[in-house]
Amino acid sequence: MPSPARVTAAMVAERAGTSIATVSLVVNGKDRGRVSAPIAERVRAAVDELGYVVDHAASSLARGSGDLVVLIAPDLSNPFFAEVIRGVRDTLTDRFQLVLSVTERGRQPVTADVRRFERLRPAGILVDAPAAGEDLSAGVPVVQLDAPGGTDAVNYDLATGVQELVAHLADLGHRRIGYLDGTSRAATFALRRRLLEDAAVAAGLSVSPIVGSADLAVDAGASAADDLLDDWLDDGVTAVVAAADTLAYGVLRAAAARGVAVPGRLAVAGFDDLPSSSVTAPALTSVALPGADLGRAAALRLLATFDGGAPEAPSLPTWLVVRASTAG
Amino acid sequence: MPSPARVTAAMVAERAGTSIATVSLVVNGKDRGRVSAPIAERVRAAVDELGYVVDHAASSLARGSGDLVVLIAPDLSNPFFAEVIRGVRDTLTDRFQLVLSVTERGRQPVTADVRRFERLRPAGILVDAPAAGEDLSAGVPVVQLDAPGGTDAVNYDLATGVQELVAHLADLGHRRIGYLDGTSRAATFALRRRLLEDAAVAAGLSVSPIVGSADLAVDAGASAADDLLDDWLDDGVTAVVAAADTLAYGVLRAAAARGVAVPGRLAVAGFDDLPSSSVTAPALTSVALPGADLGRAAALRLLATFDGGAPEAPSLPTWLVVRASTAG
DNA sequence: CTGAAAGCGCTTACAG
DNA sequence: CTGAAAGCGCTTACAG
Repeated sequence: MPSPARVTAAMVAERAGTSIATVSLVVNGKDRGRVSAPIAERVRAAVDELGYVVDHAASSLARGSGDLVVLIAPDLSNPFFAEVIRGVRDTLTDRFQLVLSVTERGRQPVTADVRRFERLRPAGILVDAPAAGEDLSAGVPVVQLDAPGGTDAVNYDLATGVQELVAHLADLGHRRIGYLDGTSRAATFALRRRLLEDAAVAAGLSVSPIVGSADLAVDAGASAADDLLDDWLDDGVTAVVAAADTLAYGVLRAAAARGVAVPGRLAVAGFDDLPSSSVTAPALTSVALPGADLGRAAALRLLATFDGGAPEAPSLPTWLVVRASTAG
Repeated sequence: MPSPARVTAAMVAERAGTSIATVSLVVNGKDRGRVSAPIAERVRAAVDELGYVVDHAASSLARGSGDLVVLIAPDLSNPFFAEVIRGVRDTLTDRFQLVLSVTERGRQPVTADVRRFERLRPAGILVDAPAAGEDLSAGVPVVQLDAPGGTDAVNYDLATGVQELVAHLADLGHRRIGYLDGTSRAATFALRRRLLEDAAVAAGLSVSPIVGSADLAVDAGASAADDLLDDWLDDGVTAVVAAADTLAYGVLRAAAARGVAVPGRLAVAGFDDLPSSSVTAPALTSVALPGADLGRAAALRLLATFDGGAPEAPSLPTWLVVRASTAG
């Protein structure tokens, strides 16, 4: 039985024997001291009986903006984003409704994505791992996530985790590191690679000039790693770091297919510490980037922006989780 | 530089020296035979210069509904949904804009979720793996995904994959199967379990009455499996089937922690065939449910509904992918 | 405390 | 071919 007709504030008003304006006041909780208790009660009763719900389009048109918060994220095939989303959702109060938008695989959010959502008149926009060098400003508050160098961004303290990783590899006696990068233009990936190179040099290690790249799908990582494995080994590489765990899974798969022992012949590590990284063969060493923390911090910052405050942008802790893929 | 002020159709009209009505016609591509070429050209130029974009709220209010398609999905920690989303996005034409909504972990979409999005006046709503027995009808077209028994649903042919799995286990000599279910009320999970039981009986196997359940997170699956492992083994179980690969990962982890050899002492299989299922230890046997196919079929059905047609609901093929966790 | 009315920015008959 | 006007369903000053 498709709904016979949208129920409007006018219908509620008629039923409650009052005006549309009063209905609006009550429904929006702005009736304190403006509407008498008995009338407010009648309105609420009518709302329940009719199943009235404020029309979003009309409301945000009249008000200038609505209660939508849009989170624009790159391709969700990286389970990392599930955590981010959870953090955002758990932090946003009931006043706001979260909707997500996902870019195509391997493409980071850009200015045009923000523009497309501005027309929805959202209360605010969250942009996760945007492409570097984009102007993401809009007519509504925008908070960036994992966007080193971005305005109004919530970031990880990647340096700490990377240093722990390099120290760990150095302790194990590794001298030369191979790197598997993401293909995307995300600033966070550029930074991960640069930090690793810096830390390696500082620790007396070297990074092989043979650097692969792939989008964050396991398959793509496997085929990129498959192409490079021999070259890496010839170049004296004994440890490969991937820009994300999903890429590292690809390296594990390629190594297994080629009979390259991990970690005996090649140590492997990633970034993210996904839940499934504890069950890979072998279990994966990874720089933990707690996604829910990132989502939570970004949502808090957006909320603060609504209230006029623009708090200090936090830097979220990261750390190394050592498992068998390096320590074996 | 926050946008100085929303640019409206009135501003475009003034610049182009025409009326608002004409701007609307041109912008919506309804100008053929209604607006002269030179004027249409002037409007388009003004649109470009001003960077005008139709206001979604105003447009959908005037028109009755907008160009949004909402996909409501359960918790994204299951990477399966990333595939579904990709299928939907790649199929929806440029006329529509996809936005996602995610329920809390372990909760399936219900009627209230649909209601909440009706007020956005979307063109249509897609609901993935809804709770059983919910009335999901709305004032706009609704298509359900992986919702056995649901109205207007696009489903998998689960029976085939399950039969292949049971035949495979029977071939290997297994006689008694343990089952790890999802906690959610999704109809698709109820069906998976029932089909497995039926197929087992038909093949002369039995299913242990000891059935665990957990939400689809790896951690939850591991702790549920950890609780049941001894009981299963005592009960003569030699193979455990989990309702989703993420749950099966949990079983693998629990077994490894307890020193239970897989598949030597216990075979393990799941549903979904996620990308990471090829890199687990051991690699996981799974009933493949191609997520992108599901998304694509659902989007096509929605598109067809817009055009008045309600095509036959397809049943999407599933199949068994055998890996080391059973065959090893 | 309450309601009539203007206005949010569009779309779409309707007249010309 | 073109534009003035009504209307979509709200919210919010503004009068009373």
